[in-house]
Formats: sequence, structure tokens, C-alpha cells
Amino acid sequence: MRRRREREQHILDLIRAGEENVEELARRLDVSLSTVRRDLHRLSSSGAVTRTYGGAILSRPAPEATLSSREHINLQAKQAIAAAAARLVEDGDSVLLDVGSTVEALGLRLKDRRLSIVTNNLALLPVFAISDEIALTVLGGNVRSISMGTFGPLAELAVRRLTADKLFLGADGVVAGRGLCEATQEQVALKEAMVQQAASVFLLADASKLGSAHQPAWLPLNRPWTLVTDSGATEEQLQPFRELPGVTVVVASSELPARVPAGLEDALD
Amino acid sequence: MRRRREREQHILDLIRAGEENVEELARRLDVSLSTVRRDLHRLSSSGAVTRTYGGAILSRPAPEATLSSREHINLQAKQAIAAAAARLVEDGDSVLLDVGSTVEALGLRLKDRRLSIVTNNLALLPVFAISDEIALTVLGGNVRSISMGTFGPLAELAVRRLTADKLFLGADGVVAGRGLCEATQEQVALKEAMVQQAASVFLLADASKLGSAHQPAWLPLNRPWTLVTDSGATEEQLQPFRELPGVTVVVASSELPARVPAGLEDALD
DNA sequence: TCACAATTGCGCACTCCGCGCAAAAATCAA
DNA sequence: TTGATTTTTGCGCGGAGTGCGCAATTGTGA
Repeated sequence: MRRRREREQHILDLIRAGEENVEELARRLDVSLSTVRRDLHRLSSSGAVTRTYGGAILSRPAPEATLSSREHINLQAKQAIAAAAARLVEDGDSVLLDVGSTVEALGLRLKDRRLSIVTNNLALLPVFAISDEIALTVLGGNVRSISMGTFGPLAELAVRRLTADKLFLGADGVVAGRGLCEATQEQVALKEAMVQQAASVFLLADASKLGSAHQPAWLPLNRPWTLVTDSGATEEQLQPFRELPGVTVVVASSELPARVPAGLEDALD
Repeated sequence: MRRRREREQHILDLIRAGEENVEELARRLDVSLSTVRRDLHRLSSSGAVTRTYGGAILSRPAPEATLSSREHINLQAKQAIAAAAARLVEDGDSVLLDVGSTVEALGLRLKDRRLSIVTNNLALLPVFAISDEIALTVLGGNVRSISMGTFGPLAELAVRRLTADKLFLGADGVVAGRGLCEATQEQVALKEAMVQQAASVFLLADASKLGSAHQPAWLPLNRPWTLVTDSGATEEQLQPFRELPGVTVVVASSELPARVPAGLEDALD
């Protein structure tokens, strides 16, 4: 019976067109309340809608969920790195942001600053788009939904038309003397183009990435750059980087997670 | 009694940290169910949360709202146009999508198809990114948060490297013989580049746009194209377009909201 | 300390939800 | 076409969640 499928699609449309209550939906579709409830139950268990008391609304889009699952790995370390990196950015800077959850954490901390931002990180677009203090440019290209970023020839073409004061890179792994590694050559090619266009290069990598060489595509960093990592890194991990000429190492202390500063509570009203 | 304010903040935090039900909230805060319900009622009427059956979730952030407010203008007409336009797309097509709420409505209907999609419409990215049947390319450029799209030299540069079978354009106004108009030259310049790269051009415009010339930047359409509009258009509005050589007029009937074309239901799985 | 206002907890009537069951409709096979 | 099977639908019921009135409690200011 394909009527049910049609009806569920119809229900979705009606909900999209302004939140409707169960009674209204039943009247519009000329079916019983039970049927609407059953359909809504199906739609809500498939994640398309969220039930409310007496109705339903559209669920927020899925990307949130997939993002947040990755976000939660080494959350504290990433936040500490992001906080340290945010302190390296000055108002008025033009900043180039790569993909990766650590860079995303940095992006969230930059959203209220006055900056010129260029990125291929699609997850950050809604964050910056709200601000009118930020001049936002997005690199085009093919969208890889896993990493929520753009890559490929179009992205490289675009980045070569730009320059930036500061580049913040993510990586799957980083090894002193060999550079950083990623899963595909495509990702590396774009990072390489980015590196060429930036005055300063910062690599954000938590302790688990240091010395990790589990990916096949490599980008050597034959220029001065700064490694920003967290206090979970051992001295054995850090030493090789400290010895490299041109490399600066910044260790972010991951003491306390985000606490609202005293005296700010009133501003929340 | 400032305890209530504190408690409401606490409730918000708890909801933020994963959807909680009323019973759970009451237990955590060590207050009665009534109190939690009263607080939730306040929070929901102030728009901070949305009540669900037995609990509450965070309301979606404001940007959605501003989008949907635009979305709701002539909703039925836009949906009818989108439905008609969706029937013009065949599986396997490479499709170029412009910005605009009508084009967004079309995008939502294409999300489960097998297509190659190129767009500067940032609002559609989360829609397509979920699908693995869609090869998605985004045009880069400067982000205009009002229209949630990318524009400027980078976008034009990127689009000139691509071609598409079908282009679906939005517009602020369209006048027979003069073409379409937009608020800025930047928007028009990108549309012009798009038109040059597409084999077929479709302009999606509801009746309120036909004959409307309230914007200063114009793009003449000196090539065959198709106007897709809704049944709200009068014959006086349509006649000038019908008389133009090379222009096809499609009037979408806005009788019933959104019906999936027969034979497509299986593709929705 | 006392009066007043705000807040809280509880009971109650009401609404909404999910489930079981039987009728109706659609699908399939012969 | 006919009949058996599966799916869907509508209805009634018990249970869960909600909002409201009322009384008790707690905080506030004179």
C-alpha cells in the first residue's frame, strides 16, 4: 500500500510548512488521529521529525549529530588547543581555516571576533554566517561529506587566488621531519596550496596525533611553522619537534573546561 | 527570588547536554514536577526550548527562523513550482542550482535522486551532503549571509570550469524582453556565468516576480530558456513571455501540495 | 517582627499517547 | 475473477503527561 508513503511525505511537507498539530494533520489528510500518530511515530523514529505535545516539528538536520560524535573524541584536549590557538589570532587578521574537529573548535571561538576568514570547512559556515563582523569566503570544490569540507581542483584554484596572515591546519597525524599525513592525496594537495598562501602556519594536533603515521598521503613542511598541541603530549613526543629548526611548539594547558566568567550571568537574561 | 532564574539556566544546560525528560529534570534539580513544568512553560514561551511529550529540546537557532520567514512567502506557489521543476530533472543529470527560496524548495525535492549537483546555495549543502547518491560541488567565493550563498570573482572563476545539463535560476524580478533583475551586479555577474555554462536554463519565479522590475541590476537572457511559474500568474503576465521566441512557459498548478510523481516512491527508501 | 508578594507542591480534571483488536483495503496467486 | 494472505486503518481503553486552582511555604521590605 503505497498510500502510506505518500501520506508520510505529505505530512512532512505540512510540517515543513509550519508546525501542525496532530488534529490538524488528521483533518487535512482525512484520516484518523491514530493513523497520524502512527505515521508520526515512524517519522520520528526514523529521525525525520521530533514529536511535541500534540504535534511534531522537523528534527534538526543530521550533520549536527555526525559532527558531534567526532567532536567528542579528546574533547578536552581539542578545546584547550582551540583556546590557545584563538589567543594567537588578532582582530583584523585574515585567517585561513582547514577542516577537522580541532579547527572547528577554534572556529567556534572566533565567531564573535572581527576577522576575514577563508575556509573549506563547511561545518563552520553557519557559525560565521551569522556574524557581520566577519568577512567570510568559502573555498569551492567537491564536497566530501565525511569531513564536511570542500576539496579538489576547484578548491586549489580558489586558494591560489588568496593569501592569509594565519593558516590553521588540522591533520590525521604529524611526524617531526616528515610533515603531516592524511588519508588522501586530494586532501594533502589542498593543504599544500594553503601553506603556500599563508604568512604563518599553525598545525593544531592533539597528543594522539603526534608521531602518528597511519595515513598514506604526506605533506612535508619545509618552512617555519608552529605546532599547537595539548598537555597530554609527553616530552618524548615533543622533543623531536623542538629540535627542528623553524618549528615553534605551543603546549595548551587543558585544565578547566569552559566556565562562564563571574559577573556575566546577568548578560544571559 | 532569584533561585528561579538560576534554575532555568540550569535546566537549559541540562537540556543542552542531551535531551532530558521532565521527571529526570525534577529529580536532578530536586524540585517537583509542577515546578519543572512551569519553568519549561516559561522557557518555551520565550522561545528558548520546545516542549516535547514528557520533556523538552532546544529550539532551533534563529538563522533558520529568518530563512523560514522568507520561505513562507508564497509557500504554496513556491512548492508547486519546485514540484514542476523537479519533474524536469532526470536521474543522472548534472544540475546547477542558484540561490533563492524557490530553488531551495527544488533542492529539497532532489535530495534523494541520483544527480551531480553544483551550487552556490549554502542552505542546501546540509540537505545534499547526507546523500551518497549525489556528487556535490560547491562554488566558492564571498559568503553573503542574507541570501546564504557565495558570490564574487571566486565563484565566477569556479563556475567557468564547469558545465551543467540544467541550470535552475532564481530572481528578484523578471520582465519579458529585459531579462531578470537582482539587487546587485555581483549576483547578476554570477548568474551570467552560470547561464553560459548550462545546456538548458530554467527560471523559477512565482507570479509576484513576473513583470516586477524593482531591482537595478539586470541580466538579459539572449538564449532559449524556460520560465517555470505558478497558476497564480494572470494571462496578462504570461502573454509577453509566450510571445518571446525561444522562451517556454511552464505553469505549475498549485492545487495539492507536494505530490511525489508516480514511480518515484521506491527511490525514497 | 509583621504584612505582603512570589514561589512551590499537591490534587484533580483533562488531553494526548500507545497498544490491542476487529474491520476494511490492498496485494498476490491461481 | 475469486479467494487467501498481508497490510493498513479506525476505535476503545488504560496509562502517562499536562495545566490549573488552592493552600502552604519561603523570601522581601517596612
